[in-house]
Amino acid sequence: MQITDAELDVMRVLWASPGVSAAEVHTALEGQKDWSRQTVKTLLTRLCEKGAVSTEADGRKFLYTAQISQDDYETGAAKSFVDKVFSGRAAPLVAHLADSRGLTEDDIAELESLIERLKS
Amino acid sequence: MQITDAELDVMRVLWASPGVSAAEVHTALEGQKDWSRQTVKTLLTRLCEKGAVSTEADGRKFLYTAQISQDDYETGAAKSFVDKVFSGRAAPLVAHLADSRGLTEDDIAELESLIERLKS
DNA sequence: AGCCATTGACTACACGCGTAGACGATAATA
DNA sequence: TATTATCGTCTACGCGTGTAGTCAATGGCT
Repeated sequence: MQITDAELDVMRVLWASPGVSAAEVHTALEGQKDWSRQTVKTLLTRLCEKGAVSTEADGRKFLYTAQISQDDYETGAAKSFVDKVFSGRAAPLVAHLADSRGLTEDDIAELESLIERLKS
Repeated sequence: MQITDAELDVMRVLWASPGVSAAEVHTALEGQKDWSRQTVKTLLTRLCEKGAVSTEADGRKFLYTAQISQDDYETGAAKSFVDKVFSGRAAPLVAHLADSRGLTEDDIAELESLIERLKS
């Protein structure tokens, strides 16, 4: 049950505001994704089939809510990415990020305190 | 020009030993991937079309060599992954890795010295 | 009561990916 | 020289994904 790239954009809307209608998801993505209503609807339907989203009837429409938390999704995605590309080793990944996209001062500070926390 | 999961397994062989034949790639993957010769060949062909691999004739067969270095691939993959899932912020990613899959002592030590290096 | 707007359901379609068969050429071998 | 093994090329096929059209029902407005 993979959440694809397009579906992820929809999930982000649902994480930000649970219990929205398809139309609301569509407008929330306006200006960012040039998708038709139907495209959004299809993505929502597929997410429901995958169990990542649940629906609740509200009159003649449905309200959609994420069933997978953003945190769980991110954890899973991070894990499978590191497994796939870095054979499970996290350090090389951070090294690459550092080299390539220049972590900001803030990032580095954040990582530093994270490391402090991890050492205990 | 995305390198897909299956293609990545092939790339790994090419990174480990540049200039190998399709048959050698196939045998290198035996026991790990239960792929037919043709499957390996197809993946190699697609990687060539994508420009990720180059060929060099050797008698009647071809030797395949990665054109994209493992380092470049990893850098790109890390960057697009972080952009896609974490909006470009690296720190949350590391936090997730820390929480979910328990970084080893070694990982943490490695990250620590990495952070030290980054602070300069 | 009839028409328009909203919303869901069904259907579609091209392309990428994972997987591989069939065929043909060439080299090695008997 | 005739057979077999090796290797490349062409072709295929089902499924997932990105993207969307069409139709039908229902509700609001005139």
